[in-house]
Formats: sequence, structure tokens, C-alpha cells
Amino acid sequence: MTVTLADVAARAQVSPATVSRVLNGNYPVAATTRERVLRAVDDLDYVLNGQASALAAATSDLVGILVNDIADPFFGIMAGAAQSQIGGPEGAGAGRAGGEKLAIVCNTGGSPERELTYLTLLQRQRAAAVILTGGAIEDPEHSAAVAAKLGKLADGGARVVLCGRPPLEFPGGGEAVAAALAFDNRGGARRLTEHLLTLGHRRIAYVAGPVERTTTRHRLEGHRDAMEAAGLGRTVVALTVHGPYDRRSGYDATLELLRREPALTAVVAANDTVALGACAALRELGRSIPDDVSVAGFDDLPFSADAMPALTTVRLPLHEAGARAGRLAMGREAAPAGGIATVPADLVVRGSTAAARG
Amino acid sequence: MTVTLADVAARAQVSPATVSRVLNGNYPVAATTRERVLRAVDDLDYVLNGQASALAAATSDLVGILVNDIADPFFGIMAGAAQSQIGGPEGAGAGRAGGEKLAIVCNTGGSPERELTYLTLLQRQRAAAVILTGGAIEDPEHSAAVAAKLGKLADGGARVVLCGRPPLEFPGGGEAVAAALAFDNRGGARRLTEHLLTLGHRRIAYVAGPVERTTTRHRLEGHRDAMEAAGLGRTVVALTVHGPYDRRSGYDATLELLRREPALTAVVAANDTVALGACAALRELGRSIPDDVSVAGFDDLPFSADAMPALTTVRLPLHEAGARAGRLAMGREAAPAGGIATVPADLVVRGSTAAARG
DNA sequence: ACGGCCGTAGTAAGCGCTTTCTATGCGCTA
DNA sequence: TAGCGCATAGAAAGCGCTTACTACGGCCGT
Repeated sequence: MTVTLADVAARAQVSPATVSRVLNGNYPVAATTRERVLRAVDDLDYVLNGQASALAAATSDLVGILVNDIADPFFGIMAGAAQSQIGGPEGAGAGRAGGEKLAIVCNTGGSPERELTYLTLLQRQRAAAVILTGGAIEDPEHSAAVAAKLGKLADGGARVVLCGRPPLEFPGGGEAVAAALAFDNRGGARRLTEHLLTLGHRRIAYVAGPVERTTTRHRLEGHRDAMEAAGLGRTVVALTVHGPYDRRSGYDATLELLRREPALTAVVAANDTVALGACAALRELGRSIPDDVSVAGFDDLPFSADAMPALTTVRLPLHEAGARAGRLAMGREAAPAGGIATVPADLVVRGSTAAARG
Repeated sequence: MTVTLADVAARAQVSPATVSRVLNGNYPVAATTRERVLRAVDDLDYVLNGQASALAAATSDLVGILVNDIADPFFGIMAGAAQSQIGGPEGAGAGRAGGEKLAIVCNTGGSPERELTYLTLLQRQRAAAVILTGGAIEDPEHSAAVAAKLGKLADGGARVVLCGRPPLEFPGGGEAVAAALAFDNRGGARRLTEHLLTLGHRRIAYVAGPVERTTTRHRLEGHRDAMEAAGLGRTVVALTVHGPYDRRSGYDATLELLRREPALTAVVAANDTVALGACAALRELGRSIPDDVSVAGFDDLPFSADAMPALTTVRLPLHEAGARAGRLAMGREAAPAGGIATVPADLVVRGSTAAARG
């Protein structure tokens, strides 16, 4: 039915070995022979069988990119940037393009099981590399399972890169991860809250992300650090609400926080999307931003600059980080010293924050 | 080095065939034997070799999802929804979970070459299905190439689904596509412009998407239809600017349009992201929305409701469409009659549009 | 008591490539 | 002219699975 290497060989009157060599270009083949083979490939519309090729060569050109939520630009930007360093060969010929890989984006939806499942699937496909993006779930059991899987993946020759995820703690102490790009969530959050404190805010509410996520915890810790340094440590717990990283969560949480503390003057959100929800809630209650209440986000997603007022937030160089993760996964860039690089998180002050009233 | 089926067989004291059968569960195996095999699998931490398995069984569990821009939630939402119907087996065992596939998202970046390249790559992997999302490029040569590739893919047994992409025109007249879900871009755009006309607007500018894209053309045609029906057909060309689907484009185009027609009272954008850029430009020029100028978008992405003022737009059920495409790709849903289903595009009126002033 | 059938398990032939090893022809040098 | 090395091509052995096809007991019916 489908055209095989042997068919091409027959038509070009050469051995299958020669065809393979022409396609892979890793062995000298006389120009005239090559020509003949190429013509046969063309005539027959031959396409290499990836599985067979991978099986025989014991290599795969799959690179897995795990994301928590593909519909969230936070992940989309990183994944796209990573993929740009990895996938889509330029020459679309029948042979496998040199060194190019096929990046595949796997959407875990934040579920630990799916994360593990995808890791198994990638292991099954003998993936060349795996990039894990975004925060991890902080269940010890799950972390151990993930660490174990990554260890196996690495044993199998896969390069493992963490992007926006804190370095794993390996039980055995062994380091199976090629590199980790850790966002400075804590520092960014601290600077953000300090900014608010400097503006005179004291009753600052915090809409945190889902519990048991490293990202959530780190950002919250940064916030708490700043609050404690200002002697406001005790108010933090009462004025913190957890929820998913979506608009709805920001909306609901803000309503709840306002019930707890009607006089709050600032709301810090776990990320920009959540912040937008918070803005919506405040507007509906007739509170002006930033005159009555300041609002701040995190991530600096593209739409944040377009919110009204434009969102004060913490900028994460998602594109750069994703691209670097991609390069790391391809082995095109040396791993940072110690295997860990911290990605800066810079405060971006815009219109949604202002001096506390009164 | 790595554990193979044979190793498991040896440890369980059975033949490789039996192990395979236990793992695939497609052949009766005595309970005690199965037990023994499973224990061996566990003991050895065995993971099936996907390539070998796929090669031998002549089937693949890869499903490709092609998107133009993974960082754009428009695609992220569809891809995520599609993937939710496809990927991530529930049981993460060593065997291949029944009927479950691995969804892989391929980011073409809107480039025709990469689109073709990914299609070849998927063909090489003998993908079980391919979903193409979003508008197509309107180059006849490229369309023909894509159609040919899809034909081959289909010949090879892959299910091909178009989501948000108009049905292909096959040269041979043959229909190789399992199903096409076409957005009613034209109708939606028409209704949107009609809405503006009803509000009394006459000088309506249009910020279109990139030229040579079906989505761009269809939306523009809907707009033009409405304008022509109102006797304003002649103003359309002069008040239309093309650009990419990003914020920047909306910003720049609006500036340009205002230069051409300072008295315009409404700006219709190719999509919500572009609309946000338009809003930014208008605000900077001190024009109030919607008092001075009405602005409308398209797609109804999540953030559109949060813009200030909330964006009037055309709602596309991206999640539903993506999910349906996923089901179609899995053969879990019957193809619509004629292979083509039109996805409705409903007008959503919010705060960014109001009666024309004066 | 014997043939046949059902339920299990094993044997072995590939799936379509890659790659090592071997063979051949040719132009050199000594 | 014999001997050697180089460039090129072929033969064949897998890669790790799946899946006919075959084999072998035990239980049934008659």
C-alpha cells in the first residue's frame, strides 16, 4: 500500500542501504546515484516512516513540552518560544532534516495524574527531551513520582529542562535535570508589595493561586516577606484568599476580601488574569482604580498593558525564558552554572496602583 | 540497557507474546499469568517502546493539532479543548491505554512552509489524525500543496479535521477531509457592522487581519456586505487597513485610519486583540470609548469582557468547536452532513459600542 | 472411550528502517 | 605487475514489538 524504502530502492536500482544513506546524508554517495534516488523518491512520493526509522536508529526526534494550561498565554508564550528553537525543519524533504526535532505540547490541565501520564507517554516515545513549564504541585508523593520519572527519562538519554519551575529535589541526591530556569517569583512579589507599601498602603489583600503550587507559595512568600518587614505580617493570613489562576477567581476573591475588610486599599493578585477579575469586581462595586483601590498583577501578559487602567505588574520574560529552555533542550546552549538559572522578575509600574487614599 | 519486552517475559517465565497480550489486553490471558506478568513489569519498571509498538502494529497514537500561533488564546482554547477529547490516558500503566492518543500541538507561526513541514512530519509519524485550526493562507499553490498532503494523510488512514478553517477545495474533487467546522466569520462580521449601522454610525473604519488569509477575507466580506447594504460600500476600501492579528497592529492601524478620516465614529477590528490596540490608540488621542468612537472586536476571548469598556464583539464558541474537532478526530462523533458544519458566530453587545454622536 | 472444541500459551515471521561489515572497482605507487 | 588504499555500494543482522498460526491440555458430547 504505502511506499517503502525498498520500493524506492527498486525504482532507483540501488540497495535500500543506499537510499537510506541518501536520505540521511551521513555517508558518501556518488552524485549520480544520489540524483537517481532522489528522483525515485520524488516519483513515488515517498515519505520516511518515522517509527521504523526511530526504532532502527534508536533515536527519536520528539521533544515534549508540558504545560499546565495551554489556553493561558502565560504557557502559550513559553511553549511557542521553546518550540521556535526546536521544531519545524526548514527543508521539508523526505529525509529527516538534520538535528531538527518535533516539539509537542502536552496540556496537563494542572492535573498531577496527567502530568505523570504524559511523562510516561514521552518515555514510551523515547523523547529526546522534555521541558516542564510552570509551577509544580507540592505533593511530596507526586514530586517523588515526577522526580523518579524524570530520572528514568534522563537515564534513557532525554534532556530534561525545567522552565519556570523550581529545581527538583531528588531523593537520591542525583541531579538528572539538564537545567532549571527558575523565575524569581519570590523576589518579584516582594518588590511588588514593597511598591504598594511605599505608596502608603497598609490594608493590602492578596488573591493567591491554587494551594499546593510552588508558584503560588513563592509569590505569597514574597508578599509576606514584604509585609512582615513592614510590621504587617499578622494581617496577611486574614487578607489572603486562594483560587485558580483565572478571572473568575479574582472576581470572587475580591468580593470576599472586601467583605472581610471593607477598608482595604490594595489588592495584589496571583497573576494578571486574576487581577483583571479583581478589577471587574471593584468596578462593579463602584470603587475606582487606583483612586479607591490599587490593583496589581503578575506576569505582565500582553493584555495587561491594555487593561483600564493599565496594570501594574511584575514582568516575567516568558518569551526569552521559553526560548532558552528550547535551546537547552536541544543542547544548543550550555547549562547554567550549577544547573540552575534564576530568571529575573521586574516590577512594572503602571496606572492601576497609586498612593493610598487618605 | 533499557528493559525490553523480552526481559519482562523472561522474568515472568512466559513468552514475549504473552506479555504483549497482557499489556494490550486484546487476547485472553489466564488471571494468574497476567498477575505474574504485571508483577514483572512493575519489578523491572518496564515501559513499552512506542516506536516498536507502533511499527509492528502499523498504527500510531499521535494526533497532530496545527495552530497558527500558540501564544494566542484563540488557538490555545481550541487546542486545549481538542486535546481534552484526545489525550492523556487515565491509566498510566505500562501498556497503551485503550483508544487513547497523544495529542501534539504544532505551532506553524502562520508560515506556509512550516505548515507543510509539520504535515510531512505528521505523515512520517503516521499520525492517526490531524486537526488544522484557524484560517488558511489563500495562496493557490500552497492550498494545492496542503490539499495534496492532506489527501495523502487521509490515504494513509489519518482522519483529517478542519476547525475554524474553511473546507478545502480538492483539485480532483475528492473529499479527503473527515469533517470541517467552519466559523461563520462572514455572518458574524455582517451582524457586527449592522449593529454599528443601527446605532447610527456611518464612518466606520475596519482594521483587517493579514491579507491572503481566509479568516481575514471572510470577516472583511461580511463587513463589506453590511456596508453595501447600507449604501456605504464605497467607503470601505478607503477605511480599511490590514495588519497582523496583534495589539500593535490595532494601535498603528487606528492611528493611520484617524489620519485618513478624523471624523470616524467607529472602528471594527479583525479580532479582540487588535481591538484592544485600537482602544489604546484612541485613548491616547483623548477619544472616549464609546462616546467619541465605538470599537468592536471579534472572537470574544476571555479578556474581552474585562477591557474598559467591555468589548462589543462576536462570540465564537472556541471551546465547543475545539472539543468537537477533537471528538471528530477520534472518530467518536459522526461527521456532520456533507462533512461541513457551520459554527455560529453571535454578536455580543457590550460597553464599547454606543450610538454615534451627533 | 474417542473426536472435537475451547481456552491458553508459544513460535516465528515480519513491520520499515539503520548500520556494520564485507565486496568491488579503480587509481596509485613501488 | 603486484599491492594498497580509497570511494562507493550491497548483504544482512537486527531495533522491540505484534500477531497470525500452531500446539497442547482438558472437557464436552455421543
